[in-house]
Amino acid sequence: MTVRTRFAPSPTGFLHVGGARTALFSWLYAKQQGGQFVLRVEDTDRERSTDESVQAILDAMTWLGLSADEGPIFQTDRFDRYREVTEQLLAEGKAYRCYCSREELDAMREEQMANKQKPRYNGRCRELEQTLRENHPYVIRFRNPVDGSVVWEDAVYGRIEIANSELDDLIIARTDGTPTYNFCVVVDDLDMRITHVVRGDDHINNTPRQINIMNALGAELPVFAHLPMILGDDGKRLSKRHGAVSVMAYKEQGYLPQALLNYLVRLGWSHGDQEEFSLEQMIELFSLGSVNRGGSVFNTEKLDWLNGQYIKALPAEELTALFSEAMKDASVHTYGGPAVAGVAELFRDRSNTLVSMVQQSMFLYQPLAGYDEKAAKKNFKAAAVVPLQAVRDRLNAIKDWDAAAVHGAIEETVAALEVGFGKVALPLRIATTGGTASPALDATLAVLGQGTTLQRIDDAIAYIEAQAV
RNA sequence: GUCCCCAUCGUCUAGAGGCCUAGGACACCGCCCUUUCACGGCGGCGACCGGGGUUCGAAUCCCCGUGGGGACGCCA
Repeated sequence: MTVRTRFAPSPTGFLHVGGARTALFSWLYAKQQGGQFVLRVEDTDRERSTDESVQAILDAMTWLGLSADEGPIFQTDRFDRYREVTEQLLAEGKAYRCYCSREELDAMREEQMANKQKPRYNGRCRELEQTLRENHPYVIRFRNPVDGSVVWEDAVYGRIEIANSELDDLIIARTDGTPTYNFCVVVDDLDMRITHVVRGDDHINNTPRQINIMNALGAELPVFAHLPMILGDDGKRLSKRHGAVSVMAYKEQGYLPQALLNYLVRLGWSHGDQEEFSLEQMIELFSLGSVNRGGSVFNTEKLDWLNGQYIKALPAEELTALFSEAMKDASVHTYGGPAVAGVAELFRDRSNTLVSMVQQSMFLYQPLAGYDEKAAKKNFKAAAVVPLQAVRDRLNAIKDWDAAAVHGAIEETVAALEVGFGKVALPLRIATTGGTASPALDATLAVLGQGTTLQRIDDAIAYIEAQAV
């Protein structure tokens, strides 16, 4: 039997890292087993579902490269099918109409809470005559078994048993006739021949209900694999209203999809001490059985490090393309300026994200945004004019402008002035880059270009002289 | 409150009874490399939630606490 897994987000917002990890594990398992991965959009809540969310989720999946073999399938397109199954259940007496009002239900719940009981539907309409009542709104409830318990062997948690006495007769169709989540999931997973239900462990408590419905339908059960949650810094579950960040925000912040995926796969899963996994390795080595059972806290610092590793290893052309795009996103114009390929190489080992790469190299394409205050105060004194002027003259004399020539000019200046390297290099660095931190000066000036270099030295000298007045 | 689940360095994790004086990674600190800042290399700091069992032997198995998370919707 071919393995079929699915990812079933509800389009009520963006895709966040928690959802992305669930999708990844589900996708990984399908790929590894040579199976199929289905994308299903759970949009039965028409109040909260939006087209924008659908698109946002699709975009994020595409960016991550988690392509679906089937779908997206929309539940709202399947209402006829759900109705058909509800009718069948009703006809077989496995479901019944319930006329209790929301108010009655709310009151019941409140009373149970007050008595420190688990709020459950009391089954008041369970034995009612099923003849239709005119002008009486009703919902349809699933007749849940009263005795015994539901047991399943979870692929990550192992054996889980929940007593039927903990469950109640859940609503499968609302007053307006639309089907509800726990019911749609069952019909869909069955119809779509899903063999492995991989999802967050917040669904563990839904599983016995779903198993009961599957049993009522006489269906064969899929394997259930529940994944531990991803937690925020406070140890609480990540959610849209609680610290969860959109997957696409990571793209905007300059992370690479493969780095994010790599980070995510190590959250709750591991293969010995290995930290870095190519997509191929993930597919080959992944296993549901070695997934952890405890939640894990998302740690951006480690993601940063991993992303840096991926940037270092990126093929030159890819780095250049990504860097150009990031520059464009930041509205930094690169035409007419230093060749982006060379600049990208200059900064690749010093950047953990593409955005940081842009920020560090922007000065090559735009006028200096001023000098680093501390650096200027300490080094732009009258005494710096002589070495600046001296090195300017030698730089000016260079015919073939490259790193070696620049290096030679600085060395000669240092020798001629009989001073330490820093006496020349430091003011020069501040004059040309605006601060004290930059890649090697010779390489930096080589890409900056002779004209701009000389101009910036002149500006610095003028700045120093203006300060002296 | 009831039910379900979980528990190793700050964080992600290795560990499936002796290989553990508990390993790796991120972060942090120090040294080296270096014209600056990074990168890189080397080293350091740092954990088995508590208590009972089982066993010759327990981070690993069992029980009880404690702590944390999740679920209890005409949301998904």
